[in-house]
This record gives sequence, structure tokens and C-alpha cells, in this order.
Amino acid sequence: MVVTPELLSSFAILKALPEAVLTELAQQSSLLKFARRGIVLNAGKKEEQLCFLFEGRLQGVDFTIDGREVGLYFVEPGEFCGELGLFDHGPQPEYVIALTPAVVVSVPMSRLREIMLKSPGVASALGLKLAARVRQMTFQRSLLGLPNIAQRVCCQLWVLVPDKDKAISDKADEQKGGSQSVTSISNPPTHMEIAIMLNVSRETVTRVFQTLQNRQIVKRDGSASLLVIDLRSLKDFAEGNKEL
Amino acid sequence: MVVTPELLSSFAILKALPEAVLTELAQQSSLLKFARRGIVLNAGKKEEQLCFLFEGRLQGVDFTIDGREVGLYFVEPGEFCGELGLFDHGPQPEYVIALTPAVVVSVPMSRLREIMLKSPGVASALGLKLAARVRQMTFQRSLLGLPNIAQRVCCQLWVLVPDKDKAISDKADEQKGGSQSVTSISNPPTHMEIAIMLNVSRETVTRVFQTLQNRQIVKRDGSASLLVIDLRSLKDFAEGNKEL
DNA sequence: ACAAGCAGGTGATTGAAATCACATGCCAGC
DNA sequence: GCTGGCATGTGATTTCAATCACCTGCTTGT
Repeated sequence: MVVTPELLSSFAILKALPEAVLTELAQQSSLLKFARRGIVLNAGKKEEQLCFLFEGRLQGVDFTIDGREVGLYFVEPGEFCGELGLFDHGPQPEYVIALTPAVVVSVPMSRLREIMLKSPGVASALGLKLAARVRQMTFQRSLLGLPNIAQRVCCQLWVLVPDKDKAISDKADEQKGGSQSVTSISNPPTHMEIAIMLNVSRETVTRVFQTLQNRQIVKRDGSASLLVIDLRSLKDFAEGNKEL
Repeated sequence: MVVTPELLSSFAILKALPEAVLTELAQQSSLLKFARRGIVLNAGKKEEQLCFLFEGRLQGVDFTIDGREVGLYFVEPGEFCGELGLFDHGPQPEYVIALTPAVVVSVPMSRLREIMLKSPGVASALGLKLAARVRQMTFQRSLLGLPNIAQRVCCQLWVLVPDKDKAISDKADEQKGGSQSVTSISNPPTHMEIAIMLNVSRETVTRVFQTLQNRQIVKRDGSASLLVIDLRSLKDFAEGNKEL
């Protein structure tokens, strides 16, 4: 599939690159479509590409020695994955799978590595990305330390709330009467996919969702969207101010 | 305390720097000594230094929202920590504490950032380090997925075995009679410190150690050293080939 | 020398989540 | 529009590690 320079420049990290470079990079890139559960990047293999997500949601997953699935992170549109090899030439450490049908731009790693060396802006942006990854993993690790499992699920849900709507819940805080700032999470992960992120069983996630739905905090809206009706309460549960 | 350029060049990442740069950097660095439980880096704070560990053992720790301690990684002599801010100018995300009395070289981050920009070798080495950190965290996360807790503890112990001795256990595999390749872990973490790395209780770690000691797989050797008598078995337990 | 304070050791009890075993329900592809 | 398969919902049961409540014994500092 054809990749246009415009498509590439829609990703923040590539935006600043000169037109000519983008055009060349676009020629070497390809547009890939994945079905739900499709394998975007293979663990163990020396993947020679970075994957820029245009549409859908991806998940980084690993497996324990005994074959249990472990969820590491989600990839949202506009983000990318598979960049670790840029830095250490090592193999891709974890699988990346498509949670929803996904459209991905595959960009060759070798070419990107050259660009990184020449353009300090891109290099530092990639360093930034890696640092963000470490911070995200540190946060995720701290989630696993929470003894209260409902809280864990609420924290994870909170992470999935779009950034722009997180602020709104603060506003609701100020005008402290109505906490009715509704938002939605599109293409929400399944209960199972959340479960492996949090080291809990699928049934446990289902039961927490049941409680949240009964209390009118979230509401299913087809399979492609989850409404968060009461952001304020969700945040309170996530922060442990209230107990489910 | 005075830091010599020679001391700095004992750290792999700085080794390649020109004499003059090392000398200048040494002048701006300081040698710090920490008592056991001393705080080397503060979470949340914008730490403006990297810490190179000369002697002892450090641990990166975080806290959950509800105040529970979470272990993230260990720092061994020759390694360093606190480098995240180099990349994103953000605050130190986790605490780093001394598990044993420790000697640390504190190097100013600003100066190191300049060096990083000028010297591609250092920049790529730092990128490498960050990548290694991501790989380590991914591995640690997969440990937490293990349903068998004894296995988790054995995996963590295995990680603490010096690299040079890990190979030896393969040799014992070949000459498959005696699996008596003894090694030792110096300044081993306490049961509590291991417990927070693995999301288990201190008592659980103690009980696993009891079993390992009864089976002559490990042996306490004062408080500054832990003998691993049967590396082969430890590895088997870690990999789930044998059950405790 | 002594005491204090940790690290480690251990049994009893408890409790919460995993597991099991289904039922239901939804959606996609034929 | 039917059907198969996956996602979700739910009760009953089990299990196993957390917790609690101690004890012992270092080693460290005064």
C-alpha cells in the first residue's frame, strides 16, 4: 500500500523532518492492515521496522516462562512501537498485537536509524519516547502493587480515559455539585486484555465492571465504545479516596 | 570528597572520554557515602545528578497510591542510575536507596547532558542503557505473572547470580554427574527487599528460602554473602523444570 | 556490656481472588 | 437469518498466600 509523506508527517515525531526526507521515507514504508488479534511485531525476532499506529489499538504482550500472557502497554493512534532495537540493535522483546482491526505504517528501522543520527531533533524525540516508556512501565508496576483489586482496575480504566477529558473531572471538582462529565473510551480493551495488564483473572475484571455499571459510573455502548458517565467517581476509586 | 578522573574512567560508559573531559568532570563530581537505607535519589524531585555506584548495592523503589513499597530494580557496582532526566528533563520517577553501605560518585546531569550532545559514543551508550532498562523491566514484569511463587523467588535469585557463574551451570549440565558449581551472591538483598520486587510477603520469601536451604541449594554465609551451592537446581526451579 | 532494633523464622487463621463450570448474549461471516 | 465463536456474566468451591502474632538471634551503636 502506498504511504504518502503527509501521512508520515501526521506523526509528531516525524513532523519536523524536511519534505525530501519524508518523501523518501514514505517510499520505503508500507501501510499494513491487521485484523483483530493480528501479530504486528514478533517477540524474539529481530524486527527491522517501527510501527506507527494510524487507527485502532495495539497491545504489547509478553509471556511468562510457563506460558501465561502478560500485558505490558497499550498503543494508541499517533503513537508507535518497536523502537527498542533502534538503540541497542537487539531483538524485539515483546509481542505487539492488534486489539482491534488496525492500520499501521511500517517504517524501516535502518533508515530511521540513519535519520536519527543526522537529525538531533529526532534522536532526542526518540530518547524522550523511551524515557516515557520507562515512566509508563514504572507506573504500571506500581499498579500491580495495589492490594485492592478494584482500585487496580479503576486505575487502568483511568489511564484509558482520553487526556483531554481527565482535566474536565477537575473542573467538576470545582463546581462541586454535578460530577456529570461524560466521556468515552473508544475501542476499549476486552476484560481479558485488561486482566493480563493487571495480573488478575478475567472474571475479576468482569465483576468490577459489573459493580461500576450498577453504580452508573460506566456504561457499555456497543463493543467499540465504553461510556464513562461519572469521571469524578472513577478517579476517586482509582486514587483510593472511595472504596468500591 | 575528591573524585579522580581514574575513578570515573572505571565506569564503562565514561571510559572512552578524553582525559581532559574526565578531569573536568571529576572536579564537578563528588564522592558520596551512604549508610544502609540511605536515600540516594529522591522520587518526584528534579534530581540534577547521575549516580555511579562504586561499592555496595542500590535498589530502585516506588510506592503505590496507598503507600505500599514496590521494588523496581537493583543497581550493582559499575552501574549507574538517575539517567532518565537526561532524556526528558523530567523528575526522578522512583526512589533509589542504599541496600548496603554504599559508595557513589555523583556526577552533575547538566554537564553530562552537554557531553552526551557532543559525543555520539556517550549518547548511544546512554541510549543502550535506557533500552537495557526497558528490557529489564519487561522481564521483571513477566516474573510477576508467574503463578508459582517459589518459582518467582528462584528467578529473582537467579538474576542476582553473577553473570560469569551462570554459564558454569551449563557446563555442569554437560558433565551431568556433579552439579556442584558453587557461587556466591555478595550483599544479598534482605527477604523484605526481595519480597517487594516480587509482590509477595516477607514471610513467603522466608519460607521459600527455608526450603532452598533444607535442600542444600543455598546456604547463608554471614549477612554479607549468600552461597548458591546447587546452581543447576536453582536454575531448574527458576525455569519451572522442577517444582519446589 | 548492654540494649535496641532489625532480620529472619514459624504456626494458625483468614480471606479474597483464582478456578471451575456453566449460562447468556452478541456479532460476523456465510 | 443462522450459526459458531468469542466476550461477558455469575454462582460455588477451593486454594494458597497474606496476615497476625509471636519468637529467636544478630549486629550495632553507645
